[in-house]
Amino acid sequence: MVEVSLPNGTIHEIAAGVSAGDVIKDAFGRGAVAAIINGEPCDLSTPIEESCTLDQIHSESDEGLHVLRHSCAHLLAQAVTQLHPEAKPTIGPPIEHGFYYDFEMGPLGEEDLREIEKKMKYIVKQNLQISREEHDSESLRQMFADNQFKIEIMDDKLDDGAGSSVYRQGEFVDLCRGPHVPSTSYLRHFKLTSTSTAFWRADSNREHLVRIYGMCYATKEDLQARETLLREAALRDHRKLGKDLQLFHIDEMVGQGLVLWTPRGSVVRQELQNFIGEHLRRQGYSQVFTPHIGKLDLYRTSGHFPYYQDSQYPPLVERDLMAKLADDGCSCSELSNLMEEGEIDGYLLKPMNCPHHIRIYSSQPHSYRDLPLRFAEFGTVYRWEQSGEISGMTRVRGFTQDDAHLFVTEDQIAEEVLGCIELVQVIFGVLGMDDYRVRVGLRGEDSSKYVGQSEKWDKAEEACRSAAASLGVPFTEEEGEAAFYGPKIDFVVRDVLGREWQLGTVQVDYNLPERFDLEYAGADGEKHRPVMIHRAPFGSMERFCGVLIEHFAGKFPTWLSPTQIHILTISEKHIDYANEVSEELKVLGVRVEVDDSDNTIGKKIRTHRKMQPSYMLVLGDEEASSRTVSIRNRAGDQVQGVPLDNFMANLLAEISTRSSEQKLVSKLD
RNA sequence: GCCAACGUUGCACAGCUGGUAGUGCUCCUGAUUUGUAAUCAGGUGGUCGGGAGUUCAAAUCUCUCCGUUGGCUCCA
Repeated sequence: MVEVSLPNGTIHEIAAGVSAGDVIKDAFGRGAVAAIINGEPCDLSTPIEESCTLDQIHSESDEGLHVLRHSCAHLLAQAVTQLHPEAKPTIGPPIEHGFYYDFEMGPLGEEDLREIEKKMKYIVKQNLQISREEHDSESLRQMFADNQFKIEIMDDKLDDGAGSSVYRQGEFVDLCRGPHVPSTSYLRHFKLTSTSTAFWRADSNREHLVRIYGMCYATKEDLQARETLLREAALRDHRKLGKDLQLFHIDEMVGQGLVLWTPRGSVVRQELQNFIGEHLRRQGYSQVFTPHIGKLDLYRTSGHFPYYQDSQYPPLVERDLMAKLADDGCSCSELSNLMEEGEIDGYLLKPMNCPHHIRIYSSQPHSYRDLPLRFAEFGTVYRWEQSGEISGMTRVRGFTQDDAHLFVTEDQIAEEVLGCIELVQVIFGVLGMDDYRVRVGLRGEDSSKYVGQSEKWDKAEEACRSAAASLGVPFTEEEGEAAFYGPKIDFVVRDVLGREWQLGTVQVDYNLPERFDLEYAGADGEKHRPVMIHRAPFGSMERFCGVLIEHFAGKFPTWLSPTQIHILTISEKHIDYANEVSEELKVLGVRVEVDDSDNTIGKKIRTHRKMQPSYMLVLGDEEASSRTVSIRNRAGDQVQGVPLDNFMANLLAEISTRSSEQKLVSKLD
């Protein structure tokens, strides 16, 4: 007999050799997918030979889902190799919500995916045992002799001559550490979602593989919930809503990743800019304006040109100079070299605003009494994003940062960074974006990616760390996430699908002041070097608006609504009154639209709902005769007979407080 | 940039294995003057992403370029 102690302190006495699964079923009931013996995850089928501690991994726990999804990946690989014997499985890990598996094989279409899924379901019905086997190095290499990927994994992961485990289900065998569920019948709630390509070892120079993605859950309900969420997310996709609500347009003829803000979208952007403008005035910023291009040499000095050459639009070179170089037989690559070496100059579309702001700083002598100086500009910058990366408003080639650069003394860093962070928090608070995390980006291993001396980096990183710590919210420190000139504090927002978007950012920079030889006169009469803080609370107007559209599902708070009020007349008798109400609202700065068409009121409501105004006013005989309005909100709630003056006062209050709630229609009425 | 799929009127879609395009909504014109999610009837609108090729004939097949989507890689 051996003793098995459970987490709750009880001890089971069992005969040696009984499987962990049997003990777990006795102790915990059903629902386990794997066991933990002496702290080590293992299969339920593992026989218990000596006294130990034992715990279960339940299918609905994080670890359990991990096991389930991993086993599902194997199931996928088995189905694929049955249908496509030539396919070579490579790796297939569990991921959030599901799993993927990469194969070396020919391309797959939609029908292939459905066929594979069918095969998977068939294998589940067969209820194949999934069993673990230990093999030595030699037999492993024989087993996977025709799969160079598995061999490579062994070469990489296993010590010389060491063996490993494989998992077998039916004819399918995969090199794997496990643990796995006991049989294929445990895998019920999955769905293949998409195929794509991936590179072996994430290296674009190596084999191109076909990746199949699937999702997998412990219960039918969880799987359905995920499917519902995905459907709803598709409905609030900013690319779809941007079109439906006429917020922005991206035009083939203009160029990939170049956002055209339409009148309705521009309202949203302008309101956001006004909003932040109020806080900039409060915090003592100065507005500046700078052009969209600058000399190459400016960006050689800053480091942007050498460090990010591949992701910039190519430089502009003067026509005469180009002609002369062409006459001299200069090739493109020679031209590029000459530019890099600084032999010839050109202009660059600005990839960042800081160099321009720095030169404004340098245009005058400064004393410590001037600092901090805070230059703010909604500056549009251009970056040559890879074509496959460009998407809607969230990943673009031209975007406007709500940028500012603060020139401060070392003593002022902490306070000024906090001011910047406060700004981000005010914005997120007003917009109700509370699902975000704070990331402190530090420099990584590869020193060639960063400029400046390491002491300066140490100081800047410490400043960021202590500022983040003083926030009182959890934050993570991540190496390799710094800008090339300094560390940063990023605000990363999670959307409904759990995708993360970097929006607000605050960066402490000792390096650009050095590169541009910035100085100020100190109280001691000596020259000192200021420190720069870069910050953009929205990040980019394009990305922020894209995320905001999805955040609100197109139903903007009244202060942001492209059209706040749509007035619908009952019949043509009421057009005069409608126009009168419209004029009064316009005088107050309310964005209002009148529908005086001869459609029925039902039809008008249906049509206007699509544009998501904050409120619709329905005006007929009753309203016209009593100077009242009938208000209908987005939810379809309505209240009639509200005196016009009352309505206007309440509407203005809702707008000026930037309320996210629609309060003008109360059920109490 | 890489791989795959896709690209038909402002929007959403039909058009099977090749025979010069259809529907709904929008829009316009009539009729209707309407009380909270579609009144009726008529009409406009497309050289089927661009270019080239195969064919008697191409939206439909091939090539190429552009763009979109999903991933991969990247993001100051």
